Amino acid sequence: MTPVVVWFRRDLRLHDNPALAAAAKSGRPVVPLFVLDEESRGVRSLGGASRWWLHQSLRALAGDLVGLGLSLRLRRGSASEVLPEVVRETGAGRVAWNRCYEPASVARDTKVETKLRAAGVEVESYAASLLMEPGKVLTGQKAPYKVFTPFWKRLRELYRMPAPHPAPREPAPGPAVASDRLDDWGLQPTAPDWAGGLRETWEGGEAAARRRLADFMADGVERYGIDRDRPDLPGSSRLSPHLHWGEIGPHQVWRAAAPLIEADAPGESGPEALLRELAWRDFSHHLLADSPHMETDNWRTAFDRFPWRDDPKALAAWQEGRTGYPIVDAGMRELWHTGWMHNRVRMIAASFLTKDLLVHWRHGERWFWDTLVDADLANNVANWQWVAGSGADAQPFFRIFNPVRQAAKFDPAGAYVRRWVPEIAHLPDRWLHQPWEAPLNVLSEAGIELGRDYPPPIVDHAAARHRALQAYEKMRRP
DNA sequence: TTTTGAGTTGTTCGA
DNA sequence: GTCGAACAACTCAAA
Repeated sequence: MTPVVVWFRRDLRLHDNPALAAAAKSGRPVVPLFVLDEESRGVRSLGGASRWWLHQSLRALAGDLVGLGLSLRLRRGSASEVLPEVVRETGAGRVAWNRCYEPASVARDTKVETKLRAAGVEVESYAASLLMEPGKVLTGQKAPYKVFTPFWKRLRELYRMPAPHPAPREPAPGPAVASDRLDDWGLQPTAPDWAGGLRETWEGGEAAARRRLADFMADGVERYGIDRDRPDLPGSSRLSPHLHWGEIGPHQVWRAAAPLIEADAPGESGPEALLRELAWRDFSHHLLADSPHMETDNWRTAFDRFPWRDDPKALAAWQEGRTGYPIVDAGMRELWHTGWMHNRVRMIAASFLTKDLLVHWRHGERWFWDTLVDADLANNVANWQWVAGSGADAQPFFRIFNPVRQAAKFDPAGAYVRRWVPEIAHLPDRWLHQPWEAPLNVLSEAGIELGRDYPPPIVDHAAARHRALQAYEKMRRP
């Protein structure tokens, strides 16, 4: 029997990996392959934090495959060139992969498939990365949902938990064709090495992902409904980067969480809230698949008239965490240091950029893309557009987050701000989230001079809110 | 086709 | 401090 190439992409795991399971079951010799494709048209280059994560994840995957007697092959280049090459070199008669759903990935995969089939190679693809594939959750009018709640209701009705695929046992190894060395890909930063904070915070790879899920199910998910909004508490699942790279799949999370839901418990339980967040991930992917233009353009075209401001200095202050609003700065610094930001704070920071500063959501989206370890195209653009008001199911524009009120509500004792903005840590709680309001003697007792140790606010929120509402009005009635 | 109810995550104001 | 209403209209999804 000819070998089968298993093309890994966003499914860097051995468990519950249908393409790998099917390849192993076929009895053919297996050639596991990863292609670093930065050439296919429309496929975005990875951000810095994503590249770092990918390095860890591939190293882990390669190690796990060695345990099965397989050797992960690494190649670089356009997938539609590389796949046929590897097929020729190995003499493979079949290629298997799990499907991706971003529009540019779909186009690339179609091209690869066409080329392989033309060369007489079988192609098998599988669903593995979403709960439901785009196009499978539709309204009564057979149209994709544009509002989350009915989408979620329908998904719950339609979803059938698939039987898990165990990790394969001793598949036959395929021929050892040439492979790049992972270290030569330069995915990790060297000069300067800015990844110290990432290394302290994260461990990539399937084993770490499985541990994270198990730990969270044992301790955390019960309080998830309440604590996930609190950046000062460890309430988040922190599964997002693992899910992005498929070190763990959404069905595995569902299988773990669904049995913990108590049927007659009042309100939404922690496990239920987790499934709902998983469904948001699906919703974003379905939206992007249906509206490919939303990667760069407003989903609501009315926002094409919105009077965004071009303000590189404000953008830089936001990126560097020196807006003078402690909760915003804490978030931006957490992001820079760890490659991750608490979801509540993402909303606050995004609202601040788009509404207080009136900077186009695209700039924020690009910054997150580069700095987040969980950077995911569909989630990133859908959530930025949601906050900006230009997206599906967006909040009414007049819902403008007040960074002081949000901070008081979700970081009540200031532990989060004190951790990430240590220069103001000695301020009493009352002034911590609004140091510009503190009396001079309070500031000096805390060892702070505004403008020297910590910036004054770059905009006055009340005035900025008013300006944003006017801009919105201008868009609606030009 | 028309109608109806509802829409992740908020803020401000005035009683 | 706490509560409810207003904020503005529009679009979506299902009956």
